[in-house]
Amino acid sequence: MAGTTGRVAVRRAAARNASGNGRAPDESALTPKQSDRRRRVIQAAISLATKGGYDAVQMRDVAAEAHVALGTLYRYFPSKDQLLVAALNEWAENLRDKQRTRPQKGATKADRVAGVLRGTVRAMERQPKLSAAFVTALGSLDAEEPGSIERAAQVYQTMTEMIGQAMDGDSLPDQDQLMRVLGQVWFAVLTFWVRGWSQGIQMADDLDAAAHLMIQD
Amino acid sequence: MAGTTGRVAVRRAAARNASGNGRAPDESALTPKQSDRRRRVIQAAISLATKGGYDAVQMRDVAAEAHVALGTLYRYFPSKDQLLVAALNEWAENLRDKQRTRPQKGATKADRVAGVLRGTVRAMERQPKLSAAFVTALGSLDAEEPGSIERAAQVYQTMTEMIGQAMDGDSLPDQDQLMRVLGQVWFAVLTFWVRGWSQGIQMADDLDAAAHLMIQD
DNA sequence: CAAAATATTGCAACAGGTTCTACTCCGGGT
DNA sequence: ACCCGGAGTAGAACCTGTTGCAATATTTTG
Repeated sequence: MAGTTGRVAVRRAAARNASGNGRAPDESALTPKQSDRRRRVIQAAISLATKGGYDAVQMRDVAAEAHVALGTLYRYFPSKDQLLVAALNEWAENLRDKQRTRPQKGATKADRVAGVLRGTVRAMERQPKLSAAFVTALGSLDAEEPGSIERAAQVYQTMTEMIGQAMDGDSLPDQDQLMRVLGQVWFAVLTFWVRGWSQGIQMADDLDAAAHLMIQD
Repeated sequence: MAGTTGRVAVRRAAARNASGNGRAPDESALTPKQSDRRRRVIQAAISLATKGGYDAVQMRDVAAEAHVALGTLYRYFPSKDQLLVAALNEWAENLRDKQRTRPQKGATKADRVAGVLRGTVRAMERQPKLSAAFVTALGSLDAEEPGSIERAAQVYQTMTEMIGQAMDGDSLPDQDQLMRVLGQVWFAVLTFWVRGWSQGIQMADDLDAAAHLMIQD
């Protein structure tokens, strides 16, 4: 990333989270104040990302804008990437709910699934900086970091639900693998776009192609 | 990434490369001494990555191990990610040449293409740390950074050549799109594996499925 | 309500990618 | 042989993600 200092390695594998225990406070319900703090933090991250992309989301700034101490920020989210992925998930759930309202119209399953996928990338094209931040974070999640896999799975799950809506409930053979590969294509298409390896125009085409080649009906 | 401090943002968009001009010395031929330095640097990066993965490739260490000053390292490669992607490309070219020697045997085009793809991931599974470093770097290239897109395109090109060998030269309709999507699936499969979102076992299956769904013959 | 347990805060400190500075060195042109 | 500019070098400095801590709030408990 230009104008970046790159990921940095640290060696500790032990002690996570400054404060006492080592897990995010999301286990069980958060108090109203807490869920409010959480909301503010995510909102701050989105706001900064919308304006300046991944690099503009600086943890100190997020904390300041959310009126929260840096340490608290890290208690809620163990890393910048997880914070952004949590934000992405909220964004995706939002989109999923909107799509529920106005279901895809296509004649075939493939058409409808392609429609859903196109819908997500169209929405992301409207906020390029924010989307780039989301994709960067998702693609940089540290597999070792506790919670990171679950967080990614959540996004994947949300996307699966969107596709599920377009499939009318009935499932195909190899449904799991199909879903996984569609998820991979979706992720890759976005990454290629964000990294400048393909044009925005190609995203819709590629997703269309993938959906129609993989779902024959 | 656990044990990481994440990418860091800087704001200058101007002045790249401490020393005088702003481009890598690869334009035109390098002097013998230079290409030797370049080789040493890439070798050091590979060696460190093989042992400890992405985080273990620390620029100061690479410089030291290659007997080169940090500034020189940055003159050759504008960022850690580009350095690793350059290394990945050498690795891929190597693999491509090996595959040229012993071509795929499958009966159908789809079989042979799937074979090539499986071959690459099998090779990568043998050096998990190194591969993870490669994939992380490739997926983190900064689109703004001069040269990054070309560097990625080079890797993609090498992969395309491998697939081309398996297709016997004749081309399918929509060949470009097909290649692009295959490249995307390949990248995504590796990313999912590196990030712990899918099991190594699934990689071969997913690539098989993708190749056979997308190439009908 | 007081004590104990948890959460937050504010800040300093660390780490490693990247940049900058001040030199030194080397090869080619004269 | 001498001069010049680009390439290299050593090392400090800068920047931002992440962690450590002591001092305060807030909540929970009894």
